[in-house]
Amino acid sequence: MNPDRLQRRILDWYRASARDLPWRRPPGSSAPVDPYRIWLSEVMLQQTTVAHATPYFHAFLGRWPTVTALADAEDSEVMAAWAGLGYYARARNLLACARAVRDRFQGRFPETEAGLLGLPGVGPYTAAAVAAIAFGEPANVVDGNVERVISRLYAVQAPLPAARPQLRELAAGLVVAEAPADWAQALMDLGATVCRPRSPACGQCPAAGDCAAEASGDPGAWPRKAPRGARPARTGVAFVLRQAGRIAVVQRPPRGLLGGMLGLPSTDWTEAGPDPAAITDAAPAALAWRDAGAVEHVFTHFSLTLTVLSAEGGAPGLEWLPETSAGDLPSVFLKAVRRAQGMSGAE
DNA sequence: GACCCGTGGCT
DNA sequence: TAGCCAAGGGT
Repeated sequence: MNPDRLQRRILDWYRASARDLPWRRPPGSSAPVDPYRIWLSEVMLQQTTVAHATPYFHAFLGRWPTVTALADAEDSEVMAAWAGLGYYARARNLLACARAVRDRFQGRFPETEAGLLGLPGVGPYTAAAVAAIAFGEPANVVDGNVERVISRLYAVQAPLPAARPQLRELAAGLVVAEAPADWAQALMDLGATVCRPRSPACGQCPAAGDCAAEASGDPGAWPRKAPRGARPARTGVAFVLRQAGRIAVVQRPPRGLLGGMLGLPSTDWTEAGPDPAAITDAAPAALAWRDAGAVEHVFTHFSLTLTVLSAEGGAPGLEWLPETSAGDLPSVFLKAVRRAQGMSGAE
């Protein structure tokens, strides 16, 4: 069962050129790996860059060194620690998963792809990645990098996302059962550093000469993609109420946009924008609100212009967050707080 | 399959 | 600058 020439070249390239990442053991190493670290890093890296996730990985590992420690944490602590990383459903599922491992599996992760797939927040990609990297199972690990690499190798003409089953099938035919962890990470590193979305570096690629997209002369034209729709613009008004070095905050509903996070009191965010009555209704108190300007923020499926109104004073029925803990808020609200602080001259 | 769900960097 | 992009999952 020797890997054929293409696989050999890619594995050799990986062993010479692997990225050195905090959750990774060196290629070819047989040192034991901690499944908790692999899982934690994989969840953080979902749709998130290595540069952005890395400080959070260190912070979480330092504060909660084991999956059981994480399972025992308070929800609010974990959500606050995740603030700024985005896709907050991941944080809720991270906790649910840690508790499932603690309560259903005696604190040990299931060691098979199928078992992992039953955990909250663990989908096809993450289950395969943890199975391959932490447990050496020859799983078919397909992320966006792998889709791009495979689509180019075979010059797959069908556009994403419809091409996904075909790409998975082609990827499955290449899995190196003797080195599942290295193979999975080799394809992802190749996609991240050589077979890049734009201006792929075919001159450095171990698959050069075996790649149909390279042969076409325009490898950057893969993967084909269905056109995406326009991003609508929404507007809203948020309130920064300050008193004694603290900011009035509200607990957001457990699901939906920024679900489970702390937020600022705010109107709804709509394309039409709030009318004056809606602004009055959303204000935490009838105070002399000052217009601090607006902040812009882009979400996945809409862009937001958020007008910031600020005031000093108290109001009933609110939680209060020290201004020094404003980093516990999602970025859109942190921007609003910063703007209000800038207007007041306190910062 | 379609839609929802963050953020920041890069071109 | 406006769009694209990143180790996806849930519903």
